Parts: sequence; C-alpha cells; structure tokens
Amino acid sequence: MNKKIYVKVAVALPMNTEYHYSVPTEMISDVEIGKRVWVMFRNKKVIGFIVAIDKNADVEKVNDIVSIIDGKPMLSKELLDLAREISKQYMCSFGEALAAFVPTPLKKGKTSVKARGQKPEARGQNSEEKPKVLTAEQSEALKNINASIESNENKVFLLYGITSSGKTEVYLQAIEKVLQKGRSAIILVPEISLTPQTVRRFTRRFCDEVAVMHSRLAGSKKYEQYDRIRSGQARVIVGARSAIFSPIKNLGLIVIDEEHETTYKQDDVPRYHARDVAIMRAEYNNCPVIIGTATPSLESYYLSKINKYKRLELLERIDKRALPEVKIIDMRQEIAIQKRLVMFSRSLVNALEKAIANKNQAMIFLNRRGFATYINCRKCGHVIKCDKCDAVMIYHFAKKKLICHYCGKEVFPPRECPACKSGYVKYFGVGTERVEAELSRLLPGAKIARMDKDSTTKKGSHENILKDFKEHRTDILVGTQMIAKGLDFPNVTMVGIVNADVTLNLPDFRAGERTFDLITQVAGRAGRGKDPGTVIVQTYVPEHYVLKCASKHDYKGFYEQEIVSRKEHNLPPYVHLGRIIVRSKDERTVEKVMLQLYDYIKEKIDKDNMLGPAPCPITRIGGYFRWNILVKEKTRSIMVEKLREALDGFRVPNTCFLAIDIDTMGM
DNA sequence: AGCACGCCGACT
DNA sequence: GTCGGCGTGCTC
Repeated sequence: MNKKIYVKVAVALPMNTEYHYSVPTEMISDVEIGKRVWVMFRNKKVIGFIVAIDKNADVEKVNDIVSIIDGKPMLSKELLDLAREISKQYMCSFGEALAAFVPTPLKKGKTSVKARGQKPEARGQNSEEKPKVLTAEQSEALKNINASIESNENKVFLLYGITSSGKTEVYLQAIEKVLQKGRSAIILVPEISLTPQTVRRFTRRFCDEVAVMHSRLAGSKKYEQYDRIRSGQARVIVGARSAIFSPIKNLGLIVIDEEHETTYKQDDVPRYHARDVAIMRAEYNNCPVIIGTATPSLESYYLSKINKYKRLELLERIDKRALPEVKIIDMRQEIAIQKRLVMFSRSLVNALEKAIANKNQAMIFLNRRGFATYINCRKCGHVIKCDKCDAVMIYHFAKKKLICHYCGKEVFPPRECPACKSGYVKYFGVGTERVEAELSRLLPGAKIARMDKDSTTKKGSHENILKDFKEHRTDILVGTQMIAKGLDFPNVTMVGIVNADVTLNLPDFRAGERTFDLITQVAGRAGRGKDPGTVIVQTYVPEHYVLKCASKHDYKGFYEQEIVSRKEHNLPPYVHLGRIIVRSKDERTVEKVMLQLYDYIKEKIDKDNMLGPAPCPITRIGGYFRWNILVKEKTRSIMVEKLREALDGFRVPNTCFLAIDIDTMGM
C-alpha cells in the first residue's frame, strides 16, 4: 500500500550531485522523469528536474517535494541525455545544462497546458509562397542533402554559398522534403538576423507548421510555442541559439544559417556552441546537418577540406547578378591630400551623392556606437576611463553623457580634466552618432537614420527604422553590426565602411576572420536589385591581406593565408582552446589565486600547451579584476579530460570566481 | 553558488 | 579580551 517513492532531482547549481526527495502520496501518480518540481533546498524554494525515480533514498533525512510544476514532462529521454552530454563536454553541472533547455518559468498561476483556444492561423498546405526554380548549383546541393534525408544519414554539409546565392531556398526545399517524410526540422539563425524579413520566408512557406523561438519572447508566449512544438503541431522551428534544445520529435534536419556567427556560442553557463550541440543531436537522430555561410569559420572550412564535412558550393548569385565592386580607400592618402584628419574620403562622399542623385539608397557602417569614442585632456593626455572597468568611456551625444560599453555606467563629462584640472578636455574618435551628424551636415538634402543599440531600445523602433528605409522615407541608414547582416533592400546601391580597422585591430586571433566576414556581409547589402552596387571600405592598412581578399570576394584566398598563421601559432582549427578565468574584486587576490592555480595544474598539463596566466585583455569589468589561462589540446574531449584531472581538488576562495570556457571564442 | 562553521590577527 | 578575516565542508 503506502510504498514510499523517491525522486532524484537535479538543481541548477554548480554541483554535480542529484538529491533525493520523497513524494507525497497524492503526487505519486503525477511523478514522471523530465518534469520539473519545486523543492526546498537549503531552506530555499528552488526548481529542480526529476531525473530518476527510486524505491529508496541513500540518505536518512529526506524532504518531500513541494509540488510538481509540469503537467507533461518538459524533457524527453533524448534531451536528458543531451543535457548530460553538454554537462560533460562544456564542464558544467547536469542541472545547469538542464536549465538551458526550458523557458524560464512563469511566476505562478497558469502552469498546466492551456492552448486549444488559440486563434487558428492559416491552415496547413495553403502556403503563400511556392518553391522557386533552382539553379544548377542549388539543385546539385539539394540532391546531396536530399539523399541523406532519404537514407537517414547523419552527415554534416557545409553549404558554402556567396551572398545572394540562394542558400535559403535550398534550406526551404530540404525542409519540405523532411516534412514529406513526416519528420521535423530546426533552423538556427543568429539573433541579429532574426528579423521579420528572415522569419517571414519560413512562415510564408510553412505557415502554421512554424514555431519561432525568440530569445526575448515573453514568458507565456514562449510556453505557447513550446506546447505547439511538444505536441507536434509545429514541425519547423526557427530560432536563435537555444532553439537547438527544442522538444521536437522525429528530428529529420538541422540547419545552421550564418554558421560563423559568434552568437552561436553562449557566453555564460552552459557555455555551449549551438553548432556542436546540433551535431550531437543529429547523431542521436540519424539526420543531416546543414551549416550555411558565405564566410565559413576557419574550423568548418578546414573540416570540409579534410572531408569531415561534405562541402557544397554555391558560387553564383541568383539571376547572375554581379557582385558589387569593392573599393579599398587608403585613409593615409586622404589625410595627405585633404591636409587634415577626415572621417570620409572624397570617394565615399561622391558615391553617396551619386546614389542619392540616382534616387537610390545607401548604408554607412561603423562598428562603434556613440559620438566620440574617447575624450582626453590636451594638456596632460589623461583619458577618461570607467572607474569599474579597464575601458575608456564613450561620449553619447543624445544623452550628453559618457557611457561605459562594458558595464553601462553613465556619467556627465567633466568640464575640467580630473587629473590636471585644465579646461582642455576634448572629444576624439568617431562613433555612429557622429557619423550621422557629419553626414547631415555634408548632405543637407538627404534623410538620414541611424540604427544601433542606442536607437533601438524602445519596442518596435527596430522595425520602424527598417520600415522607413524599406519604403524609402530615409535615404541613408547609418549603423553598427545591426545593419551588416541579412537585410535585403533592393534599392541600396552604395555601402560604405567608415573604418574597417576597428575590427581588424581587435586583440583577438579571430580579428581577421571577423573583418573578412564583416566586409563580405556589408558588401552583400549593396546591389541586390536591378542596379549594381558599390562598396567603399576605408582603412589605414590597405595592403592587409584580409582587405585585399575581401575586396576581391575571395574567401578561399583569405582562408589559405589565414590557415597558415593558425598553423604557425598552433591555434584553431589545429587545436581546441579552453579558457580558465578567475575573477575577484581584489586585484591582488586574483593574481595570487591564478598563480596558485597555475602551479596546481602544471603538474598535469604541459606548460607548452598553456598561454598565461595573464590578465584578461580587458582586465577589469564591472569592478571585477580578471585573469586567464588558455589551454590548447587536440580535441574537445582531451581538453575536458585534462582540465578535469588537473583541476580536481583545487578550490578558489569564496571571494573569487572560477569559470571554464571550452572552445572559447575570444582571448 | 551560497551559507555555516571554525580557527588565527589587530582593535573598540 | 572580542570582531572578523577567509579556508573548508555541505547541501536531499
């Protein structure tokens, strides 16, 4: 009769232990693996996942679970196994991995499955958009992918296709095939390209079969989507990084669009890379993965070269449109000719004027927001820095304030120099705000809009700026990253990059890769309609191979040069990187602890495989001092094994925090 | 992670 | 004499 039942519960804390809880009799029939529960843990009510059901507990003192949250299990066997795998490969606890799989829970109230009453959207088949006729290259690519879909083959395709070569149409038709087979698909897109434009193509084609997983999707909306996926109503999931954890059944294909994007790597726990998680899921489901991009990560292109991935190429643009002409402008010469430091070259201004005269539109790109990128004292040279971060403060004209881009701190700019009290505090460096202002001055007749993190904080402002541009109420769109990718405005014939060196000079071994990608993407915004496009790239290092290759649209040329330096410096793709980060509010503590840690792990990890310990490039962020060590190993599994062994038994004091980032993106 | 317990230094 | 530093252990 009254047989006691226990559940093993994993909580989202960094401990790799699961705890037993007893189940009150009235809840026994509702207990299922994969459901979430409220439990008392250390006198606090926390959410946990039921990961096992037991006849007995291995400890004396066992508490009852407080309540069961879900009506149906949130996680299947597949997803529980996947979470376990992620916890191993990215060195976090099982509970921390599990927490990433589900939407953050609602406060209270509606926890059970509601739905049913939702408005019926366009029912099934009556798709608004019909499949397009494919080019020979597209057909060839699709043929390869379809063969794998047909035979349930677990294979990774690198769909290398230049901008406007029609990658999306290949995805769409592959997905169609998958649906015909009664299976489902996940399409990952980077957050930035999760614009209405991109999403619309999928919803038009697959209507109510589509679920969109926005990261900013509010609580109950997210649950709604979740239920549609879980119940099988939606079989095409379009979403950002975390959509890879969707509780979809019968997975038949995973697409990762813009594979090279860094947003696929989560920068807090669990620090997974969605591309690699996708590959794990595809293995489990025996299905293919398509990773599509015009500028593959060095890792992926390398893997296609050694035949780990099957490379499919789309080298022609749709309708045989020409790639835009890319002009590299040497700003050193501009200074010499114009006899002063200038923001815009004559070529850039001329091209802008020409585009506007022809009733076309233009986009001006600069990867820096704000007005002046630093302010300093002309007398003593003092530069205003954030007092919580090791970073210069950026002047924002709209707010009339200095803002730290790392911690968000805002201060009014000082009248006099805080160091020498002189009044010669001047503003230097160029951000998007200043570009916008300067363009208005140079081209008084032109309507100019700006799109960056500052101009898009209000809900809907993002869409409004794009709508105004689409409908040609604005002539020139100035912006950061946000305007570089995925946008499709046929009337744009001219695109300018104010300073390509901003990304090129970042202290990061991926700076070349990022710059190449950026120029390629920005260039891809020009000439998408009937008129050809022009791209102007301003730089102080026009001879740099990244710029030369980018101007010729030569990814392969870029790859061949970049890979040599990766080999030489023993960097990815030749090794995997693991980053150990220690932070503390006390400068001396971090250094001390990091040196202790280094001494501890060097018994197990060859010194030649480590870089550091050293302060992080930005030593202090938000009041924390940070140090790091980079570890290099041949594979991710060797890396994890080594680190686990080396760090076993090492403890940092309570005032310090230790983080491990497997396959870190930055350094 | 967060909190309690416990053992050694400079202070009302 | 105590307040409080942080190293260590534990959480069902």
